[in-house]
Amino acid sequence: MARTGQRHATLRAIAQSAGVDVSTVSRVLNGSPEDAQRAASRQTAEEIRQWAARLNYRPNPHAASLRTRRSNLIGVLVPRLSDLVLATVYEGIEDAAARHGMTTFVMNSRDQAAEQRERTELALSRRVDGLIFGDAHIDGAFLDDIAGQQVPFVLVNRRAGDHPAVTCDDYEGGRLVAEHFLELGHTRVGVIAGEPFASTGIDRTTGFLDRYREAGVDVPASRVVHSHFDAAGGRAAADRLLRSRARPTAIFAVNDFAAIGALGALRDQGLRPGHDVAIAGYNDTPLAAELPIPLTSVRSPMHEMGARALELLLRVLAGEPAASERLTPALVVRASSENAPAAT
Amino acid sequence: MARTGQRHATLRAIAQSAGVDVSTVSRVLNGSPEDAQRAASRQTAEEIRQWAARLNYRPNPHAASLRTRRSNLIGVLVPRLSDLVLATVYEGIEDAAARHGMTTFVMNSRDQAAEQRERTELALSRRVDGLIFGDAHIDGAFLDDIAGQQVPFVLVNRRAGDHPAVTCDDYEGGRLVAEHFLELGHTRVGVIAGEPFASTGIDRTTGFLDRYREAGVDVPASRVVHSHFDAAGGRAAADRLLRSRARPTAIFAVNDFAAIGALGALRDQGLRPGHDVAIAGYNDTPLAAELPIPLTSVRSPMHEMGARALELLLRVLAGEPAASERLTPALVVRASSENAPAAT
DNA sequence: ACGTTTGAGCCAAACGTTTGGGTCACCACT
DNA sequence: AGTGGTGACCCAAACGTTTGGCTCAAACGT
Repeated sequence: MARTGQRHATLRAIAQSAGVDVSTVSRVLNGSPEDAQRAASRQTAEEIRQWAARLNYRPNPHAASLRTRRSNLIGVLVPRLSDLVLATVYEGIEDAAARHGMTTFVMNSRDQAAEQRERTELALSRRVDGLIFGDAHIDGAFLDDIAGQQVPFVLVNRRAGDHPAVTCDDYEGGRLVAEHFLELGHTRVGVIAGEPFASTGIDRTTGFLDRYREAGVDVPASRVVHSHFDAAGGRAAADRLLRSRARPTAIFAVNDFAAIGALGALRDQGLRPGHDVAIAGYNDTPLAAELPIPLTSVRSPMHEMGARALELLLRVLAGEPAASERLTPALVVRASSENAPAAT
Repeated sequence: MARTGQRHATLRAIAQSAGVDVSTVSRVLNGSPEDAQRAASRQTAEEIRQWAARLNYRPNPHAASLRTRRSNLIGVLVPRLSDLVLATVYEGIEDAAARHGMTTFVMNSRDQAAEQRERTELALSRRVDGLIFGDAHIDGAFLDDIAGQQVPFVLVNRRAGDHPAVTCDDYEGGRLVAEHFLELGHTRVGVIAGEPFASTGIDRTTGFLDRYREAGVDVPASRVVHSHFDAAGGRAAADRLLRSRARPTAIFAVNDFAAIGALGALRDQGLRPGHDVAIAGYNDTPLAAELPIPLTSVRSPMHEMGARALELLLRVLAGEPAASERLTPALVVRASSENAPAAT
């Protein structure tokens, strides 16, 4: 607090005040506990610490990074930060990072290969220690490339190839929704499947379809439509589903915002969500519970996913074995699917 | 791209290859154009640049920061990144920062004084050049403190005291909604006013109330209720408004998410938004247009606000005069307010 | 009594830039 | 022929840390 307004105190300043060498101060203040112990007596150490406090010493991270070749900086790439899902994941990353004394910075890639490359390059030139990608494309060509360059990174939210990743068990999440719809007796169902390059949409869809297949119902490809992960995309996709001859009695949107768009589309056609057509989303956004018609959704631990991803990256950086993690989703049933009639 | 996989190329490496001094290389590669010109002949400069490209040189920002005492780092504080409004503002900041070769990093303060202090302290210890606060509290005690310490900063989205700020003209935005409601004939109106410490909520509310007062209508204090800036908060506030004896025929929520919560509350009471009660929100979130009942809202230029804030900060850092900016809002009328009956 | 250990520090060389001076040859004037 | 300018460089000192090696006295073991 009592920043003198002028410059920052340096190790040298402290060393001079305490009458010891700067290396001693360094070890006491910034070194490992045992480093500190062998560098100075209990007494001198205490004295040094007092001077540090008095002068409000803050280590200069640039100097340290220069010397150690470690920046304690982590770059994070997401499709868009204004997507609540990724924003929440990032909050998890950032919280965990702060706990570990790391700094992170985020950039939007808009899910476009060119921007991914460019932003990654930028992060690298900022000398990040590692990267977290929240925007992995399933083909993973780009990631293979980076991996080849020995840049440490992990994936979050979406998986790709077998790069280390922390995801929600999206396949299982999809199954949960199918299970729910099956219990309600729906057999004519549709899927708003999200972007074709995102493992989240793919896995949720696959899980859903697999479960239906196991129940003896083959969902025709025409009832699986791709979309953007937002309300406008969901609305457009729902429009297509609802326009088909035999319209589905239940729709699984692999994303809450898409589901909200679908709710709008339903209403446009005079259909009552949860009554004429069941709707389920994914992620259990805070909004889901508060909507005029509360939305059935699959809760995914977004914040935790972020935190775990950061910790996974830390392990990668430490050279420890780092295995992918898949967190467990949970179905939350609400009005948007509850009162729908048993399907014909 | 062709990172050799090993270390990074340094100025020294280039200097050696090109057979010149590192200072010359520095001036050519990282110096100002005129610096470069007087440092080397057209020819040598070209040669240096070629070597730089060949060795894939990337300046080490830590070394540069250490030397220049400028980090090109900007710290950004927001209440929560998972609030779409702030996320979008931050996108604007980040875009502008990238354009100017700056790096930014965000932190959540959860709108709490203790966290603001702590995060700011953290940013300072990261040696940021300046700060952008998106979480200013109207009282501004904390900010005065920081200003006293000569830390360069600007505010965004919310104003406080007369610290330089880039905001939306919230007062005007509030008036726009009042105007709209007045035209529709509403005289019994309510306000979901947001957090009492946020200038956004305050100014929007004041503008609204002032315009009503000018029209001869005094909105009683009981019809102005505070709330959090999210759906749950909006729902709670709307519940209170709707429970009153003479319930309002129109409600202005100073935030879209609060408005969505209000829509839910309406529905719970069997009221039709836009029919029995008009609702308007603020920010014109992408979601607003896609809701089952599209939401009337005031569009505020969130992205631009962020970008301008960053540029304002740049001016502050350059020691240039930096005046606050107030961007213009625009009303977007949709179904949530359109079909409401002229009030009694 | 003499070699060995240990505790408590000090020394100095990095890390990769930036930047305020040089230096030195060459040309242009007068 | 001497002076001044200029173009094209080079030198070296910083910026604040970290870290592998020293040193040197006191304590210890036998």
